Amino acid sequence: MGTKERRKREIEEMRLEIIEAAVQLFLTDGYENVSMRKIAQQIDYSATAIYKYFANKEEILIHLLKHGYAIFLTCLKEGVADCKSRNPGERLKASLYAYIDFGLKHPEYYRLIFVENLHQLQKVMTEEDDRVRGFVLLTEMVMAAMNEGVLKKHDAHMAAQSLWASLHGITSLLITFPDFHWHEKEGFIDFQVNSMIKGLT
Amino acid sequence: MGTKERRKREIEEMRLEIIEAAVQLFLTDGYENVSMRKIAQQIDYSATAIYKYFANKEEILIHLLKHGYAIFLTCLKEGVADCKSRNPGERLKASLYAYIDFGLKHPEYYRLIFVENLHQLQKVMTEEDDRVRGFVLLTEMVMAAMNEGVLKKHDAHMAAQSLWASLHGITSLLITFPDFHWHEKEGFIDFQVNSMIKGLT
DNA sequence: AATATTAGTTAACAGTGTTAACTGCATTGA
DNA sequence: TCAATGCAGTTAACACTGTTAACTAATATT
Repeated sequence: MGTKERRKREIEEMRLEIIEAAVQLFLTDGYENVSMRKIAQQIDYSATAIYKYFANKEEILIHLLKHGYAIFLTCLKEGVADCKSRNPGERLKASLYAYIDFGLKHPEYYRLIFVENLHQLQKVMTEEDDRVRGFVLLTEMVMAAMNEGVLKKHDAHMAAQSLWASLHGITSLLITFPDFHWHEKEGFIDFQVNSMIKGLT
Repeated sequence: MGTKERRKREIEEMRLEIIEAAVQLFLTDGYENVSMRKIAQQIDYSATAIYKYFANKEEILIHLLKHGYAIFLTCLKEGVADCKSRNPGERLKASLYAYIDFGLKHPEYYRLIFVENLHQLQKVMTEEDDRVRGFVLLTEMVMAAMNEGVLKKHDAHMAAQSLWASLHGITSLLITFPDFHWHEKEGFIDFQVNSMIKGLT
């Protein structure tokens, strides 16, 4: 009888309930203030009950990261999709803006994924379809732009890594140091994106 | 009689002893593994004794940051000083390389200063001579390069911020994600620095 | 010499992640 | 149907964390 199947579903439901509570707490209180006891309290269980569903706190973190990374990919793809132009240079530019926008719109997730737990990224992505991973997406756009003559022909992987570095730089600095006397934000971002493209031309 | 003076010196000595122990522990064990009790143990005092000399752990952190930032400035200035050329473009380039080198040579300090506690930077620098602050240094080199016609004339502050962003990007990514399939390091850094300069040309 | 100051101590609080031992209920096998 | 097993969820506890309060003992001031 399907009692085993049902049990499996119940476990999955409980896991979901736990990570939902974790996500909610994380978004309101910030990750460093999310404790096992607080998660448990949120769903009316004892803290140790969680350990029947997750080996430890890190496993919950991984799910948080997955959640954020999914939002990240959506933002990236939407950013490119919203770009009317068929010009691969314009489309590349759109993806660069989309990356920064994700960071500014979801600073907690950006910090969690790209600043505090970058070393976990492999673990977060392993189950994803390769074609959908952020860096692959960027590399493809760079290749297209090179083939079209919009960018000078370099090693596309290195060029994409260079772009990522510059994107990560401006995004993480704007997020983690908002009180610095930055130039007016929009103008600064435009300047950075244009410089990045020009640097590869 | 100088008993007050002596006492003052004793206090300063004790503070020094504490932050020296903190620095040592930090460099061997990493900051997140440095606790008040471990610092105290290192200098044969009880943990609570430290609170007679520092208000809390954050005050010790600030001193750690100051220590690291002094090393950072030294590296930056040495990097420029070692540059034989008088060409402001070359000298700017030397400072960019020096920034990245500092990060790679002192990853723990780079993380502590520029990743985990960037918002404290103001506090770390307030007492320093303005002319010696890292960002001012960079801005001056950018201005010189612009005046010499090596870089196109933009807003020098924004250009310097853009350079900083790109530098921070590659440095922090290399440090916090060493296992990523980066292009061969030296070549990647060269590529990034050249792209950055070209982007401002 | 009596008093006040204070460096350094221990005990304690409130919190953290996590493990061990236990309870009571639900499913299983005879 | 009844005993046996498995296991979800509990409480208690451990070894930590930063930090405060109360105390001791030695020093400095009057």
